[in-house]
Amino acid sequence: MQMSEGVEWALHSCLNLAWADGRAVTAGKLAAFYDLPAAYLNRQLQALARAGIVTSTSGPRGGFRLARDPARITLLDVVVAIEGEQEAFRCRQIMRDGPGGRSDVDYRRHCLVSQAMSRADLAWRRELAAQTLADIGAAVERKHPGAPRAARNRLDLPAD
Amino acid sequence: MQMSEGVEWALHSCLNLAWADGRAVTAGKLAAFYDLPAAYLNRQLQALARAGIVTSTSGPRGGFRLARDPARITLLDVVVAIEGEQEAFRCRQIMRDGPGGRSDVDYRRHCLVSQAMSRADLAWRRELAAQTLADIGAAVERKHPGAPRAARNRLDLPAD
DNA sequence: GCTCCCATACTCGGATAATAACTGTCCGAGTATGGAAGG
DNA sequence: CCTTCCATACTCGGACAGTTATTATCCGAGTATGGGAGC
Repeated sequence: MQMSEGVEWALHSCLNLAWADGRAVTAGKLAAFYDLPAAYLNRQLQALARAGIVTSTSGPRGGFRLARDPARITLLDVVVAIEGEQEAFRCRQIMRDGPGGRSDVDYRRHCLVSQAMSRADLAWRRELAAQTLADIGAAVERKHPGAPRAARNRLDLPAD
Repeated sequence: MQMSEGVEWALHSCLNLAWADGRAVTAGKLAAFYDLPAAYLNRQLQALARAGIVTSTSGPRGGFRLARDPARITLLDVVVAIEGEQEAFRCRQIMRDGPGGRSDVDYRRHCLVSQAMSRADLAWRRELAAQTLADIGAAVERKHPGAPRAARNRLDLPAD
């Protein structure tokens, strides 16, 4: 049970986009930032676009930019965009084939094992939803005040 | 990011073992309970044995039994036994290749993105560790008082 | 009748294929650019 | 000099292989059983 490493790429790329201040950045530039395979990062950014987290523009001067304020993008939004909505635990409703199992009962909701696992999943999601990109960005700036400028610099954007 | 469906099998099988009251149950019987592939369930039970959650005995009258009281086996124990210790988020430390990245820094601990993801993971684990097999079993019995007897019956164990 | 022994059937355990998911790559559709031609 | 048009280069987007993890299966090592032979 490991999530795609695209999640790490997406989170860091979103932070960099936040520091780009609304200017479009190409997948190639974002990939060069951490020396990642550009075509594959592009794939992850497409997922973010489908989820409405970033907007994409084709052609010269095109690229990706955040679709809304970083304060309104949670870590959960990004994780779900890459990994999908479904929760980690898979309830295949094996109780249907057990003693007294009924095919007209949805054991994803009634099985107590499934309920317990869902509670844990919910705690996880709650924690992810409580943190926004703006929160992380601000924390990074507190620790490394030069980070935003360094990022803009590496993205070939005017320093300010 | 989906966990193996072996987790569902392992959890339900552990509950059934709890109701078996210390008597050994074969992988075949446990598999027949929910009409699962026996050889593959056996594989998952081996993982539980390696983790010290169940003990195994070979030969006739052999099988698996819980290694300790169900009140001292948490859902986290079972999940970790099947899925492994590592947390879901993979920090490949891409910041090492970013601006100002240092190869002598462990970004799994210092990167703020990684820290945020770890916090969520911790909340998830805390929730799983708070529930024991005995808790789930008791909740099931409250809802379906006949469940333990039905289980023993299907496992070809003396009703009591 | 009792004890010992051995063949047997049964169980787990790890090694081996089949399948699906993830990772990585490529090329085409569409677009803003920038220069050249014409007025 | 200004406007219009077009060729160009650049970007995302989805379609296509390579690799790893998951799922499923099989057969061998070891063990308690149960019957039979011997005392």
